[in-house]
Amino acid sequence: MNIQFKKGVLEICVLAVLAQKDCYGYELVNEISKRIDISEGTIYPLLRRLKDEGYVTTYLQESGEGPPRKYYRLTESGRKEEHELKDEWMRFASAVNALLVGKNDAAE
Amino acid sequence: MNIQFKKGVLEICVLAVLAQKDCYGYELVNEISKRIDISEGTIYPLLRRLKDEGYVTTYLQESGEGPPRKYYRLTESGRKEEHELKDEWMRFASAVNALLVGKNDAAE
DNA sequence: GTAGGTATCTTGTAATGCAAGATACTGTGT
DNA sequence: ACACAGTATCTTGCATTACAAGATACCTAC
Repeated sequence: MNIQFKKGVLEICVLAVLAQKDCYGYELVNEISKRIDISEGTIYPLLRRLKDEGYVTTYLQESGEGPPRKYYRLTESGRKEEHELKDEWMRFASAVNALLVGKNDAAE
Repeated sequence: MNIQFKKGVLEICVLAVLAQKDCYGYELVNEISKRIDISEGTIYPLLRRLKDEGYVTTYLQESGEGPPRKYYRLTESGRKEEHELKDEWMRFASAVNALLVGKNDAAE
C-alpha cells in the first residue's frame, strides 16, 4: 500500500472512528487495519498529537488481559475538527478523481 | 488546502494529465491548479524524479514567448505506472470513504 | 532600461508514517 | 519455575514528499 497516500488521512480515520465510540490505541490499529494498513509506531505519536491539540481526552481502564488500556474520547473541538477534515477530504478526493478521469475544465 | 493529502497524489495527477497530452512543467502547474493547488517548487523535482525512474522522456521546444519549454512525454513504463497508481488510488479512496462513513466491517 | 509575464531549477524546512526495538502484564503449556 | 505468545503502550531514527523563497533567463511593452 502506498505510504504517501496516508499522509494526513490517518488523522481523519482516527477521528472518524472515535466519533463512533471511545477506543484505546491498540483497538484503533485493529479497527483501521480492516481497511487501511496502519502500524503502532504511527498511531501512538498521532494520538499524542491529537491530545496535545485538544481534540481528544484520555482515561485509563483495566482490561484483565494485559496492561491497562488508555481510552481516547473526542472533545467538542475534536468533533468539529472531524467534520471539517471530512469535508476537506471529500472535496480533495473529488478534485483528484476529476483530474484522473480527465475533466480538466474546472468549470464543470 | 491540506498539504499532507497531496503526498503521493500529485504524482498520479501529473501522470494522468500526461496520459492525455505532452506538457511542459509550467503548463502542468496551470492544468493541475484548476483542481488542486500545486507550486513550481513541487512540480520540477517531481518531474525530474519521474524522468529518473523512466516514466517520462523530455524534449525541448521553442516557445516565442519566453525561454524554451521542456516537454514531458509518458513512456510505456509510465503508462503502466499511471494505470497501477490510479487503481491503487481508487482502492485507497474507497477504503477511506468506508471508514469515514462508519462501515467498519471489512466483510461488506 | 525596467517592469511583468513566461519558464526552469535549487536549497532548506516542515510534516508525517514506519521499522525496529524497549517495556510490561496476562495466560498457557511444559 | 520457565518460556512463549498475545495484549498493550511508547520512543528513536529514517525516508519521503510538498512548499516557500529565491536564482536564473528569455521576451514584450512601456
